[in-house]
Amino acid sequence: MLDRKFIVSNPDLVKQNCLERGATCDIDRIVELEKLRTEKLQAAQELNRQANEVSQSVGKAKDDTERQQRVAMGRSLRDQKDVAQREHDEIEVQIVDLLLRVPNLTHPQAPRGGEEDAVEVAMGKTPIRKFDFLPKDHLALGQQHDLFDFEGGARVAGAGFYFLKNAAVILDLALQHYAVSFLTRRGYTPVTTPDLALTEILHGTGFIPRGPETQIYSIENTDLNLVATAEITLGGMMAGETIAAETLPLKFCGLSHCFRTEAGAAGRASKGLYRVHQFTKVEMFAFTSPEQSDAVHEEMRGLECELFDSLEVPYRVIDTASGDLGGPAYRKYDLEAWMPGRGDGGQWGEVTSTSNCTDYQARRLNVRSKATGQKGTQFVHTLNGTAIATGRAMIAILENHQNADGSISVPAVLRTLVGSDRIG
RNA sequence: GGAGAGGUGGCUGAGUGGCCGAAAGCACGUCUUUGCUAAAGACGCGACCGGGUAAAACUGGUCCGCAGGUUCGAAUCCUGUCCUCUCCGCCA
Repeated sequence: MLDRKFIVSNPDLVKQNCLERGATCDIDRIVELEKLRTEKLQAAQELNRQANEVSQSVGKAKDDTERQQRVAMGRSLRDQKDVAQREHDEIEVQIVDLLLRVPNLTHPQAPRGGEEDAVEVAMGKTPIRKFDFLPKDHLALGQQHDLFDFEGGARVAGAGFYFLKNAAVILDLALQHYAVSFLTRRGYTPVTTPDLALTEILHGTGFIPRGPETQIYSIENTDLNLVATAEITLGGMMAGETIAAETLPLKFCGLSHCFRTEAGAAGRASKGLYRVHQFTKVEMFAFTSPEQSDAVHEEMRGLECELFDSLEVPYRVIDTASGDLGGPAYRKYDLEAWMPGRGDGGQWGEVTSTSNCTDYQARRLNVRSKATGQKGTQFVHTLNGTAIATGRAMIAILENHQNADGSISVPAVLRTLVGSDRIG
């Protein structure tokens, strides 16, 4: 959510930003309603003040008649206040409703435009491999080594669910362990998070459960939802808290399952493990001061690169264009790994994403910071970044590290964890 | 899941209808005295949203887990709800 005062004093800037983001928002209406709301607020406060005054005077009435008069007056003032307050509240609801649709501001250096305007800003250290045989896709490799059971998954939970089996389980665990240890060594506090979160927390982080296009599974008869990413729970972890400014940045790496309905995704390239309803992810998350967020964002991008370099997977880094940023992100980098078995002769496939959400989530979640000895608080900045989503990372590893006989070389950094240097 | 107790300021903890934004202690800040790996005293010290100011001063409102209700007036009474603790049961 954007600061409404900022919107009121910079309506044209915000409108331009909405345009670049491809978001339709009625900024003029917000400005108008906010003005109205302030008037109602002041009216309600004034009536309340008068009512308080009258209440105070009741005890000092000199006789019963005067007392009765004052009580009646107080009641009337309260009633008037209630009316003004109710009008105010109705306007407030309308404003918040409009405000929720206004996307975050955009980093000045982020490219403008849609998906096709994304800028490739870097390449990984591992070059794209020239195979002297026809590389298989991860499904074929999985079949050869009995790594996945999609039919069983569908029987149990429907299409888009799967069982991992045999070496895939070991690889999945190794990737989790590797990412968590890697980040712990770099100052990220490891946590496991709930896999469910309250609707309010989803809203705070900018996710919109329920509705036709939602990515979110909700639990019937409760206020709970399956999380689409640990970003939701990690952000929510500090909801309503005021953090001592000296302790910033707070950096976490969270391990969670991720659940996505993938509504509206039908038809998109989505063979096998690439687009599924459930996967496991190690996620970085940080609460920072406004001054720190750009640097921490670059740090997260750097860590993602280090991780995928160390896994010997070729990738490119994308600076996402304004129209493709979604609501909360101010700037977003994606790592796209080269997946030799994807499409016809290989394709880039997104494996990580890191966003600087500035104060957009913090405002809704009400996460502030306060410097000791100083007056006032400010909203923190929040950032998130995928360390490793095991499913997609596994696709990249299997497809890039396959050998002519269909065996798969385990990347050096995983060999101890996997307990072997090859699969098959 | 059952029974009970409780949620008050940074912390401990008083407060059962107006004199309570809230005693007292701790912590913290400023000052004074002594003087120096200490101690004593005085004063001050919550947050948030508004108005006001160059900034202050000043000023209105809200907040005692949360949401409702009763009342002219609620930390205090009523209802619901969440959370914490203890005991019992169950369980990975």
